[in-house]
Amino acid sequence: MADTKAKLIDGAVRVLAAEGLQGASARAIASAAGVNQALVFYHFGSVDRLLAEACRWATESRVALYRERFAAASSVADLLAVGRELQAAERAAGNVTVLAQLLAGARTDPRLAPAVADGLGLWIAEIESVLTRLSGSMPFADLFDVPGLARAVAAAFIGLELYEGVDPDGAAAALDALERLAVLTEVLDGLGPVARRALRSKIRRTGTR
Amino acid sequence: MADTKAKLIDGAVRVLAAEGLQGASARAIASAAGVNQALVFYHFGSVDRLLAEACRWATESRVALYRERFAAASSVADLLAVGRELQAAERAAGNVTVLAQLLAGARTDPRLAPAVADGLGLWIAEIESVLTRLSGSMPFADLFDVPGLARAVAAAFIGLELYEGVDPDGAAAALDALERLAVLTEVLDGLGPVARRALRSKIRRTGTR
DNA sequence: GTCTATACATGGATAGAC
DNA sequence: GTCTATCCATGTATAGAC
Repeated sequence: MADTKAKLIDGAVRVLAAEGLQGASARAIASAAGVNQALVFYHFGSVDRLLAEACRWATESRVALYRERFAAASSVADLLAVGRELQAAERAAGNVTVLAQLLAGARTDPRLAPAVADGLGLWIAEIESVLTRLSGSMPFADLFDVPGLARAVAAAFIGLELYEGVDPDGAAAALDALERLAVLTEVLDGLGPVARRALRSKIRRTGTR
Repeated sequence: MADTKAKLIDGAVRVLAAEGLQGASARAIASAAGVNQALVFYHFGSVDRLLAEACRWATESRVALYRERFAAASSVADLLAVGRELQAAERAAGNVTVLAQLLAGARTDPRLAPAVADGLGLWIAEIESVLTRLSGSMPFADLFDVPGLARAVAAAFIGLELYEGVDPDGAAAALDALERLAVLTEVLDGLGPVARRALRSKIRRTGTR
């Protein structure tokens, strides 16, 4: 990739993380990239399109970075631990913040929407493959609609990231609570055959609605 | 409340819902409210402060509207049903969207942050009281850190609202998946004494980490 | 490809008449 | 309290020299 284009994309990511969508002007981005403002339009045509590119790039590089960690997760607790690690790392690097900011902007900017949807899709695909693996070895797999859950997890994570911006302590408490709740899956996982049979019949009686 | 102030707050809410934070300029808001642009500054001093007021108002009126429905929920499935109903209603009225937009903006606008935190706090308090009630009648209440879970639920809901903007079908699938998962709590709730004892000892063995 | 300069629009905010 | 008019900063985007 051309040097200047890369610098601009990197600058866009950094500005989005630091100043949000509001501060992501062509001038601010070019300044962060250390290049001339006019080059934004020469290389990308508009600020929108630069932001869309930045979204794709930031997401791809970040997902790739965490792919092996996701692959190593062997329980829901592991998955939450990766999530926590990811969140801590992103507090500094802020690439999830980029996605959150663009997600909020995409609602009113149709040019941004497809790029953001793609970016989120990468995370969702990753989570989906972990959940598929995990639910395969679980006793009550029919309770888990993996594609839907993956979307719920991704959306929740974005929401938590935004929430952290206004209440860091609250966000930490939320993650703690989820981790504690995750013990439940381990419990179900390690259940003896008798209790398991009782649960299963109860599920059948309750139905899936 | 003075007529013009009310009109401006209402205009701000409508513009935020329709055009997002990006489109929420003094001129756009005043136009939506049918009043003169200069009145934004006369009554509120700045656009920021008007948005903060709008956040408080939109949240308070909306939370009040749903208070009785929350109070009527007697299971996790009920709570999710209220959430689904709320989401459908907000697709039209868009007051949760307002909160989501302002949450994204609050990251870089310190004047907005406290108002948004307060607004979210109202929802969290409501969810917290439902969860307290529900977990009281549940067999494994010690797995539920109610304040943390309430924050997680609120943040997740905001995330879903934003996600819906770029992928409505995906958001619907996510809600479906959560509803299906909620069957698990009903199952636990209606467990016989033998299975319950087995689960409880398993929890003790697994620990709360 | 990159720079300077600039046209042009939008938005925050204020002054001053009514 | 409300209006018109206006100032000034910022932002998008382009033209044209290098």
